[in-house]
Amino acid sequence: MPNGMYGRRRCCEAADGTQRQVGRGRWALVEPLVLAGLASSSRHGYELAQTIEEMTGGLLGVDLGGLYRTLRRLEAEGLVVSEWEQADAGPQRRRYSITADGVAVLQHWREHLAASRDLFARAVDAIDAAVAGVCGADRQDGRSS
Amino acid sequence: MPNGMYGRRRCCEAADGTQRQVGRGRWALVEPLVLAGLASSSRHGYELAQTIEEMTGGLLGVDLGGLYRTLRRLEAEGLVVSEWEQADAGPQRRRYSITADGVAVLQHWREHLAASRDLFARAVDAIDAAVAGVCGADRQDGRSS
DNA sequence: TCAGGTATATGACTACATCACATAGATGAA
DNA sequence: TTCATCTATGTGATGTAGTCATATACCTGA
Repeated sequence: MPNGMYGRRRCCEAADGTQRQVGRGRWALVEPLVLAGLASSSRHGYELAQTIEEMTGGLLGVDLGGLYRTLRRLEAEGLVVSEWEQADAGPQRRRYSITADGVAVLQHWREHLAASRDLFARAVDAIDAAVAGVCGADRQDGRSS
Repeated sequence: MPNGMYGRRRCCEAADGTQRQVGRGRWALVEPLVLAGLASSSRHGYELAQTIEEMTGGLLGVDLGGLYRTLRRLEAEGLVVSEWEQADAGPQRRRYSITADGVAVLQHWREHLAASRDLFARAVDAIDAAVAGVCGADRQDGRSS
């Protein structure tokens, strides 16, 4: 289990070892999607942004500035490696590849994201139940009973 | 549509009016769950924390400090109202109720959370597909092809 | 008396993302 | 030839949400 293995707390890891609280980096989608995009093939950043959009069915647009920052952080942590492409034409491009450590972290992220998906599903259901109760009640003054 | 109606950007509202980027408050679970908890009944903060845990099937533990801050912010925005309970015994308790504006925002949150749930589901599927490709490949050196 | 549960609250901090902006090469149109 | 646009990488300032530590105070029971 990669908890604590890569220099900082990641996704589900809380200070007391529990995994019940969220936030503080536990919602991150860009990091796991970067790793997933690089798991299928090495890519440069700009291409990776398009890959992520495709992976999410166009639901998620990635900020390029944040993406490049994430890539350099992941490289500092050893989860990806990069090299400048030698090209005779076009702007300089840095090509990123995932490492074995990156794959391990990605698989850990996968479990966390599935848990997040379930958590959001439960939240939606809870709201549906609560709003159904409100709509069934008799209220005109903008306050619940 | 409550976009921009309540003094600040909320969930899916981006600067350019698009809804494709996430983060910056767009993952929030505590705010909608607070509103959902108050939609079914007026409660005080401590009780609300337990309600939220129950609503999420124990998956989400709420930080009380953050919860009280959220409640006072929502009150400043007019989405909830509160009053001190007059009790002859026990610690002082502030009882919160949701307003009509709060219900409107909650219903907006519901759609956003459903979209987030779908987005996380897509991310999980994308990771599964990417990792399957990696595991099928022939690698020993810790780098993908 | 003292631990532990109930109840509210503030301060310092972190993670993640947004937005604006800078740089630079390539391409194609007016 | 200038100008817009796309490709490509990057920095700086800012904001939101949540974490963690800590403080106060009341109450119950051992």
